Amino acid sequence: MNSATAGRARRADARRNYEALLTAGKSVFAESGTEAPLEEVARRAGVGQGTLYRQFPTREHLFAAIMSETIDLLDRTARDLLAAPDPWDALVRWLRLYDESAACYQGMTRRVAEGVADDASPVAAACAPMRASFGQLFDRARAAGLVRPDLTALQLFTMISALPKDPTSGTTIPPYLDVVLKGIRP
Amino acid sequence: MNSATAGRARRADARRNYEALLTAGKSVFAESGTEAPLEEVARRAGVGQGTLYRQFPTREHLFAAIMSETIDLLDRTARDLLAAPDPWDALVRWLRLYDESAACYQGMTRRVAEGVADDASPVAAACAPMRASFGQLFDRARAAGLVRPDLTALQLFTMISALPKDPTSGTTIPPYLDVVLKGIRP
DNA sequence: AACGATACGGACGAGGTGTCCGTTTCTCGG
DNA sequence: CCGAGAAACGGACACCTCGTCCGTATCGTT
Repeated sequence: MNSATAGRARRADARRNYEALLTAGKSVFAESGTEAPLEEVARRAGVGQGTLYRQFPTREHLFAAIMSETIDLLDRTARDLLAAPDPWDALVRWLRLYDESAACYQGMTRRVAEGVADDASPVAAACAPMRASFGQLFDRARAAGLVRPDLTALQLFTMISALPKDPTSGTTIPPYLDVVLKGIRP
Repeated sequence: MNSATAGRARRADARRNYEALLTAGKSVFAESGTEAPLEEVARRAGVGQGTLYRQFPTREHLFAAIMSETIDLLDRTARDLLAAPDPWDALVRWLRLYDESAACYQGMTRRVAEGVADDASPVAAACAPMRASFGQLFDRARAAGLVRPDLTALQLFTMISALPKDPTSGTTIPPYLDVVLKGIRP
């Protein structure tokens, strides 16, 4: 809803380069983490630096674009889980899925947590739907008295995002997640 | 136990500059966080870049030196608390003290957690005594059946270190700490 | 075909890290 | 006190990465 909103359609080469950069960004971020030099992204996409920065003014923009598919899946899953019978189980399932989704890009959850906390970040915009549906999932569990009442959805999300990851698997080390899940009960 | 181990005593100006850099480092890190440009540390200490990097080859070395007083205090406190009657209460007290100790340098706990995880880091060496005494404090509580048995002292330490901080106070947002403390019970 | 708009790409400036080496300063024996 | 020689200084420098700028090339349309 952003690229095509104003003006005409973009030129064909621009669209092609956008896709190439997205693909290159995914492979670079997957290999070297989300802090990898952006120059390598441009190189691998076969375009110049200028083109990279025109399509994605900052690293955050590129990151948000790369994550958008994952975010969409998490959003849809959260909405599906709202229909699940057990609110607690649904919440836990979603959190585990979120954790696993982050495995392929080292540093992803930290970046998501920071992005979500800053309204001006493109990541915050990309995450808005997911944040809303996770909020519902969380509120349902809390309203059922399954989660301590002084905790907010955003706080839980931030906390889970900040948990240290196992460098080999990319996911959170099991006891960490268990500790938080036990700790948020009232 | 390192500087004076081999060779003669260091020259007077070198010792003076070491102290000046330490003081400057504290003020810079306190003002601008532990990611602040090191050039500013040298400038504020009134020495050249070369001198800074000779005394502290990397940012980690400077950071470890700056933290050493705090680490010592935490180490001593942990050993004192071993004498406290309630193992759980002693553990909680120490963790809260650790959290508060980190308030003055933004980004400190994260850096400590990363340093402790890497044996080659000077931070790991600086933290070794504290880590050992905290380990005893933790093990005492766990042996008393007050902490889940599948958790290690290092894991808890890492987890607490990773919790997001309130930007204004510098300490962990209360519910986060409470969640973890509740979550680590068996 | 040709023109205007759009997009390209790489040179460039800024800001930071860490190194290198000619010069200065300290220390100590005479 | 003085004068070697070791120790330390400091800032220029090489390198990296980000993000910008602008002359040039390409696209799409008439």
